[in-house]
Order: sequence, then C-alpha cells, then structure tokens
Amino acid sequence: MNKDLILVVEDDASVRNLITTTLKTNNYKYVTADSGAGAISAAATHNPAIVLLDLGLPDIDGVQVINQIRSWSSMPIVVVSARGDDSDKILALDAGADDYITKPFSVAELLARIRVMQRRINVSGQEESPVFVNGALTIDYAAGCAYLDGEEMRLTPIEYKLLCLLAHNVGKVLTHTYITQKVWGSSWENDIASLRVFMATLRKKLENGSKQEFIQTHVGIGYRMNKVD
Amino acid sequence: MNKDLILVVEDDASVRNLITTTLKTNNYKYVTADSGAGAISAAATHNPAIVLLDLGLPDIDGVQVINQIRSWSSMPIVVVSARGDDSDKILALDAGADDYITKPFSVAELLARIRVMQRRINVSGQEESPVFVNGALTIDYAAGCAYLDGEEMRLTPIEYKLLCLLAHNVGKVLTHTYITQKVWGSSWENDIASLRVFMATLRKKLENGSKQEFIQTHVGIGYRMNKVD
DNA sequence: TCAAATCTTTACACACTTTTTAAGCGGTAT
DNA sequence: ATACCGCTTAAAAAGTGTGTAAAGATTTGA
Repeated sequence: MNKDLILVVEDDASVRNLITTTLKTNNYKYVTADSGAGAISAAATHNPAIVLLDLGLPDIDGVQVINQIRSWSSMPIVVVSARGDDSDKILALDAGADDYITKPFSVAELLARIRVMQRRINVSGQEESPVFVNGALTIDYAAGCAYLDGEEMRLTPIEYKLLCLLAHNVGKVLTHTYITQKVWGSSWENDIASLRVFMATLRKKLENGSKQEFIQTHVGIGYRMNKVD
Repeated sequence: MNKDLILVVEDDASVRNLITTTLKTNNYKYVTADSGAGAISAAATHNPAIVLLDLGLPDIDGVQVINQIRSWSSMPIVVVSARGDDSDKILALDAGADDYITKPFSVAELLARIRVMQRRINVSGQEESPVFVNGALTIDYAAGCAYLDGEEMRLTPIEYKLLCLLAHNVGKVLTHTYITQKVWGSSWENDIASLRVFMATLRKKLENGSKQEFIQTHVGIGYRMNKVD
C-alpha cells in the first residue's frame, strides 16, 4: 500500500484541479482518473491509501466503482459528489464508501476528513513488535533493547546500533567501511580503530559463558554475525 | 465491547428522543447521556460500539469529551451537531471524531453512517480497557487520574499526559521528539530540556519506596516505561 | 489584583559514552 | 629469525547527555 498516495477520481477538470492542487500544497502524493474504468484500474495498480471518488462519472456509475473496489480491497473511499440526496448518500455508504462529502465542499473539511481516514489506517495497520532471535540472543527492536538468555543487556547507543546492524545481516560479512558508514554516518578511515574497540566490548558482553561465537572476524575485510544453535 | 450498543449523548430531549426512537425501531440497543461528564463515564462503563455525540453540552465542550474518550479508546465517535462551521467540523474531526453530521440531519443518513461505523468495527475489532494497570501503578483514563498503590497521585496536566503516553506504549522506547510532539504538539529542540525536568518529577512521584523502575532512560534516544512485577 | 500552582529556562556537576593511545598477540612473508 | 601487519585489549583522555536544583515566566484560581 502506498501510504501517502491518494487516488482522485473526478471527470470535471476544474474540480479535479482544485483537489489536486490542494493535495499538492499539503504534501500529499496523488494520481488521478477521470472515468470509472480508469478509477478501478488505478486503484488496483497504484494501491492508494485513500480514494476520493466523484459519483457522476461518464462511463460507469460511481456506486458500481465502489462495489468493484470493495470486491478485493477495504481501502478508505471518500465520496465527493454533487448529488446531495439522502438516497444517493445511503446508496454509496451502504455500497462500502467510508464518507460522503457534497459539493460545493470546503477544502479544509476535505483535508480534515482525509486525516480521519489516515488515522484509521495507522491504527489498524499496526504490526506487532519485530523481534530478532539468534541462539541465546534476542533483540526487541520496538523496545530498543537486547536480551541475552532472557536478561536485558546494558548496551550503549553505538553498541546497540552495531548489534542491530550485524543482526540485520546475519551470516553476511560486513566490511569495515560499510559498518562505519552505517553507524557513524560519514566514514573516515580512523573510525575503524573505534570500531575495533566497540567490537571488543560487544563480544565481551555477548560471551555468556556459553562460549557461543556470535561475532566472527574476517581479517582485512570486516565482521560477521554467525547464525548459531 | 457491547457490539450492538450505541451511546447517545444529547442534552436536547426532543432530539434525543428522535434519535433513540429511530435506533429502537431499527433494533439497536442504546444508552443515553445528557452531559459531557455523563458521556465520558457512560463510555467507560458501558463500552459501547459507537458514540453519537452532540457538541453543545451544558458542562464540558464536546471536543474535550472526544479527547477524553480518545485517551483510552478508539471507539467510533459520530458527531451530531448544530454547529455547521468548517472550523467546528475540523476541530472535532482532528480531535478524533470519525464522522460529523450537521443538524437538521436525515434519519436515514444517520443510520447509513452508523452502518459504516459498524462495518469498520467488524474488520478491526480489538479490545481496549479504560483502566491501565502496571504493578503498583493504575491509570483510570475515563476519570483522568492515576493511582499508586491505590493512592491518587497528584499530577499536573503535563505530567499526566506524559504518564499516559508512556503507559500507552509500555515496553516501547519513545524518542524525545516523539514525546514532545505528542505532548506539546509542535516539537522544537528546546523542549527536550523541559522534558527532562518533567521526567525527573514524574520519577520522583512514581518512586514508591518500592523502588520499582517504571521509567528507563535510553541515552541519546528517549524514554521507556517498563512492564513491572 | 494577588497568591499559588504550573511550566520553562538556565546552569552546572556528574556519570556515562566515545575516542584516542599504546602495549601485546599471532599470524605471514621476507 | 625478524620485521611487518592487522587484530585485540586495556586504560587514559576527551567529549556528551542526563539529572537536578533553583530562578524566572506564565497560567490559574480566588
């Protein structure tokens, strides 16, 4: 799903312009469609976060567009229509639209209602905290800390960054310069001395008596975290 | 959560009657409240599926009611208000309302918008609790106060906000800027100094002799509330 | 209007983190 | 052997972020 992308479906060029310029000035990305068929294919290919849908399209009726999209997606659909009758609203809402604004509409209100939809996306789309496990080592990225045999490790910021970097690339050898670039941002030759020191302390903190070899040196190249157990 | 229960908040008896009879004839269960305070406690005790909220209440402003409820629940809130200004709508929607209908409204449309909310509930459907418990600490979001070992804590508004923010993210590290953004709205570098001071006072108020470490510092990153006991 | 409470700012000491430096170790090639 | 090179490790030095107290500013409530 394209988190910031909004699909604008509107056949009237002037209204479409109003909406798109509004979106642009508020830092939204958007794609447009000016027909029902175009709307459906755009929704499928671009997978937008939100659809702004005019009901009065030249080819298909807007309600059918809603039905089509709802057959495979629950993406938020906000109807923006000139039809203000109750029956139109109810038809669209019951077809699966999430909101209904009648023209002429306030730009500020449209933006507010878009924010409502965005909020909804963020709430529902929460994934559980990603956790990395390798032998006795566990990293809880959301909690921002690492555990060794269940005990929380006391790591300094750089140590933690380093550990995460290695963990993200288990089994791969990371060159000195790659590591320093990722951890320090800019890489200048001399940070390699520091890197060595940090590796030493990390190793010390990781050696849990269980003598698991988490970090392996590759002479002249860099370091690697082994997949253990 | 009471799947079919709707909380109707409205101080005008005639409007309230209109809504409740409409709900009754459409086989919804409902409870009513005629004040902001009543609305908040009813929301907490009955845990309704949907809230229909009038903004013009005798005691508290409706937007504050939204804020209160949102401090612990994401239950759908549909504002039903006589205030039709853009600014009112935007304020309410940004505070956390999910929809906004202006009086006089069409009964059929109200029902349709309720159905939209119901559809949403079936999709997401995760339970929330109006009280948070972590070791000796208890927060009653509906009442807006915190207890330590059963004793009510004397917290200033910002301290309370901070504590709620941490509680909502137990076990997760929150960055300085995230916290300042959530608590102060706009985040500018210098608020971090204030943040430190508040953290200090919060910690002092939380240290119950029982030396539970609720708040943990993550150097260079931010803070985290630990799950204790 | 004043007093009390709350919030912000400032300054400083201190603990912790990071970098630097240097000594020791173990390979490898000359 | 010996000289070299890169790696580890320890310890000192430099640098930073954090906690705390106290004073100043702002808001709240009588």
